[in-house]
Amino acid sequence: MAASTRFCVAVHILAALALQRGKPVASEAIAASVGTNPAVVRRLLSDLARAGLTRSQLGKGGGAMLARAPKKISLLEVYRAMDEPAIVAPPRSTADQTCLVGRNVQPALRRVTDAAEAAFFEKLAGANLKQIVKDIKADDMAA
Amino acid sequence: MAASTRFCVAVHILAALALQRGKPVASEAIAASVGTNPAVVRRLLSDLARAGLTRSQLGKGGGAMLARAPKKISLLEVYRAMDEPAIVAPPRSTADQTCLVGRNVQPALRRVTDAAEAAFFEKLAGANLKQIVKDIKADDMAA
DNA sequence: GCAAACCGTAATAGAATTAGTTACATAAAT
DNA sequence: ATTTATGTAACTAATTCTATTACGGTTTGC
Repeated sequence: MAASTRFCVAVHILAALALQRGKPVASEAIAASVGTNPAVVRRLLSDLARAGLTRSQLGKGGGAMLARAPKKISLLEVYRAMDEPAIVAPPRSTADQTCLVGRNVQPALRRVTDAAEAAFFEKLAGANLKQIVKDIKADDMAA
Repeated sequence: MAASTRFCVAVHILAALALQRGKPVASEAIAASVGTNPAVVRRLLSDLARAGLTRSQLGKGGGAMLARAPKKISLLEVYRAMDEPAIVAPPRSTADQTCLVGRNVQPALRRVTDAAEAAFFEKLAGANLKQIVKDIKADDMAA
């Protein structure tokens, strides 16, 4: 199964907000930068707001903005806000419980995959939105 | 996106083979343990064989067996054999290249996600099939 | 040699997930 | 009031997995 692209789009959105330094940005403007539909952006913003990472101002002149300084927003928080399913998913079919392997493989395997996922999350926890914004600027200068 | 369940099924298959210690196991027997169709198992075995982890004996009395000792089969090899897509997938839509963020977010983000995926893989590399089999037996005793 | 058991692979169908679109009620600003 | 935006629901389209069916090819054992 493929990984969700929602996380990448969410980071794109947040980076765009960070560059506006608190000025409300309309979902339509963000959607133009991402290359998608405004409603898709609003749906993601809804998730981000629920996670406390952004807030929106309704009405004319409104839009989304960061709820905190970019430095205080870790990429793990963004990932979590997306409610992604586990990286390694157990089979949908149910294994034969009368079989030694069928009864016990998945729990045994999960110990390993849980540790692997934890390592993945730790790396995301170590990165924050400010770094991304900094890299965006630096890369653009270099190009 | 969600993660593929193929990896978990592959480990199930390999664990079942390991417990038979070299005796060929028919895809139908494995399928019964996993709770799926024999053709699904054969397809996965085909991938595992291509990766050099198993081999199959054709004809009557044939079946699949491990190509190496369980201790020499790391879970990372199994994962790689499945040809899973990247854990973090970039958006399908193309970002606006005239926008500072649109031009540069994804490469900047990828540096972080590549490091996170590498950490994930390292953990899988540190586990092998023998440990899984051992845990299967131990868990069953404990239950 | 022939039948039986089994693999390998292709083709197709069915399920489930995800992204995209449209629509509209609500809220703030001027 | 009117305009501009959000938030959310409902629906459609696209994609991706998994499951199933089918069949040609291989080995074993009589």
